[in-house]
Amino acid sequence: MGVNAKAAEQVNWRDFAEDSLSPLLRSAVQTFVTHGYHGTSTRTLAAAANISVPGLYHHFASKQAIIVAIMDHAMGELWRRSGEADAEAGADLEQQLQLHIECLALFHAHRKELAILAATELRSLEPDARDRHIAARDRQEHLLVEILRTGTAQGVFRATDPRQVARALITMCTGVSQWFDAAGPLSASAIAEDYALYAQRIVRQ
Amino acid sequence: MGVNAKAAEQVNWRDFAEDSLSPLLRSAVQTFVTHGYHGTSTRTLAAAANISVPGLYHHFASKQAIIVAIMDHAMGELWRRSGEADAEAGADLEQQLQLHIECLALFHAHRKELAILAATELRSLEPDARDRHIAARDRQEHLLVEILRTGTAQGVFRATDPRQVARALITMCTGVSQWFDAAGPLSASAIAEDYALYAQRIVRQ
Amino acid sequence: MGVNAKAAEQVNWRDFAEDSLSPLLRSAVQTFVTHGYHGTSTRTLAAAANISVPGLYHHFASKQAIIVAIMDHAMGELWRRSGEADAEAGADLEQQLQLHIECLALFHAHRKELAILAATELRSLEPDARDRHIAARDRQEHLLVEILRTGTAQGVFRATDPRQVARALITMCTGVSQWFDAAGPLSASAIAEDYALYAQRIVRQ
Amino acid sequence: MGVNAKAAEQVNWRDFAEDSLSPLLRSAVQTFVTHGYHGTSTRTLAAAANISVPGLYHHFASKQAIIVAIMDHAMGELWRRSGEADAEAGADLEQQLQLHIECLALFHAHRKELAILAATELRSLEPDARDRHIAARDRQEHLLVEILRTGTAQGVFRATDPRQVARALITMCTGVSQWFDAAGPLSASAIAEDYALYAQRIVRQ
DNA sequence: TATGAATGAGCGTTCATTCAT
DNA sequence: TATGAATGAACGCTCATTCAT
Repeated sequence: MGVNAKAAEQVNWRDFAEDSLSPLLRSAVQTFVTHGYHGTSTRTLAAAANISVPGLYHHFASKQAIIVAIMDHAMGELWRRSGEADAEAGADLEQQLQLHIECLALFHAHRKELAILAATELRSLEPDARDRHIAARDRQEHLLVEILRTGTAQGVFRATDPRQVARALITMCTGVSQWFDAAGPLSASAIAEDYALYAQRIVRQ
Repeated sequence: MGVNAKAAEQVNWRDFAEDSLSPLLRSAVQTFVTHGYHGTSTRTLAAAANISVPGLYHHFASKQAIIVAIMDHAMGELWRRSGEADAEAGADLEQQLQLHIECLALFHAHRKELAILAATELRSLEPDARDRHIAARDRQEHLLVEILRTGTAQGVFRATDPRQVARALITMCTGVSQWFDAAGPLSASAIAEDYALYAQRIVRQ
Repeated sequence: MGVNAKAAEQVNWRDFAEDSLSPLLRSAVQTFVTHGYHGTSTRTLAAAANISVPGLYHHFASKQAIIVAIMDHAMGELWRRSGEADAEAGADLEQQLQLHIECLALFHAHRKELAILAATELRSLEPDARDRHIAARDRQEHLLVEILRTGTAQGVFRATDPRQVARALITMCTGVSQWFDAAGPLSASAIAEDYALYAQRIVRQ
Repeated sequence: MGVNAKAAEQVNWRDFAEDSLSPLLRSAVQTFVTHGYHGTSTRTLAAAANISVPGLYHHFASKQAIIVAIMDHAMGELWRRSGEADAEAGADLEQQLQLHIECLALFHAHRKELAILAATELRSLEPDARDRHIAARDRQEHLLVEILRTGTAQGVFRATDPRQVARALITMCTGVSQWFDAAGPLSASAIAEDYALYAQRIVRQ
């Protein structure tokens, strides 16, 4: 089971209580999702957070620092959760795939705004942060690639090109954030189970 | 068989010669993909097109009109191609699914920039154009939903929730535009065949 | 002989020990000289003084009050010193000129930063303080004008237009603060003697 | 005699018709003199020039570029004029000193605003431009130093430390810009002659 | 006493757009 | 047709200043 530095964050990867973002960042997420980074002014951010513009700058050095904080939070949370899912799965590769896909789908349903930003605003990051996030994204992708590669090597899966299959599965999961509606008929966990099933169908021998 | 308004555009849905965008729009696509609509200034657009800023306004009424022209072009091309693919498939539902998925994957590989814009800049459209494009996107989605629904009704497929499955397949395909590399080892047509296979595995009885 | 309010400040006009400015004002002088009044923010002032911005406002009512305190200090010190120099000179007009010029030159060498501010930041003072300092500057100028006028009346000097000659001599002396280098080869007192000599050459019959 | 590239500028160093600054720069000079570089906003500059703020940026890349253009103009004009004065003086060192001082005094009377900016806003220049102007100022100073050095070597003058004497004379002349009043009783040329006389008295054997 | 947190106003600059030429 | 010159509005950010703690 995953153990975090902060006990407060030591939650199971399936639990999605209110996230730990500060109110300011939470409102910034909504605004950035709606209008995009470049389409959002610091005045808009300040108004959304119910503070003044200089108040914004009291907490963050720049508009860029705000999006970076959000992206860091998003990538960090997904990394932590998928790590815990993989730990729970143990050595069983089918279980690993099952839980990893579930984890991805759950995250993109429950944290749809964060996920949308992580996907669309990479280009709005300045070079350093962008490089860092591309590396984090690749690291994240690598988790699934390794499951598929190992499973195929062991004859459990049939992924001739594990990287390609991983990308198909990952983008299928990230797509959830584009259409998931918390008020809709499909629960996040139902979606997650279905998606894990799709994945099994695609790769199981 | 597909019949287009302009004979010049009457090409098979698998053929992706240079697209028919004007040089101005072509350079605008690159710029918008790189920096986003709000991150791109008219000066940047003009410079990328090697014309002056007022020159831009000679061809388009506004910056908004440029992105709208691009989005219209993108949706129009996908609609036309998928119509031709469906026509080619005839009444065979497995074939319809096969060609539809191939068509989506091919388009998102060969027209990755257009597809990225269509996916990320919906929010940058002004209400009228946005509504129009959401409708077009839904119409496009409906094509696949109907294939799945009919196929399931006929016992060919096992899509309990055709809409959900359609979304999974569609976002898997749109994801191609995020990572496809024309210079990479995977050809667009190979990807398209693989993706069609994944789709069959997911829904075939 | 000059008598000051504070016995501690009752020093000879030739002695330039560390000036009596508070550390806060001393650091403010450096900052204002380097960037100018309007080019210096209260944050910069606070940082230079190693205190917080509200700490600044504990000692001074406003940024303006800081520059005013500095300017008052500068004009006050020059006025006091030149008064003492004139007192030391006694009735001898050649001696009065000699010591007055020496005093001006010494001050602009030893207090170059204060002198620079007094010269350049008059325009940054708000009307009241500005008027007061213009009056002080005129009063200061008048001291030399009177020496020259009296000397010329008595046939010791040849200053047809005492005011013009005074200005030439004064700006020559204030110029010292622009290039004097305490670490350079010329001592302040050597410069002062030379400048007194130049003055004598210009006006002595 | 000095020959300039542009015939329009080929004027005698004693002639001070309206200077060749554009209206925009001319109004900027006034504003900068009154409030200083950092005390002047681009809105103030635009209002003074009767144009809009973006209009300002149509002609100059930045506020800094405006002050640089002014400073370049000032140093260039003084350099040209003093070069022509030196040329007119020929080989006679007394005449060289006479005309050089007259030139300095005339410039600082007729171009008092330009001269004030050149003296007070060096610190407002960004490093490159500042370095360039310090070099230009030193080059300008060197002209007088050389006259004094040569004259002293030839026994015409008695400047033991030519650099120090040059600085005394130069700051005396630059001081003119601080108090000269075109509407006052003293004409620029009268002042120039007086100042040349003072210089002769200081250095003539 | 000292300061973290806050703000209305303003900063230098750029935006999308227009129009006379 | 194409563009140099222009502008009202808005941009990201900082200003001098205040105040609860």
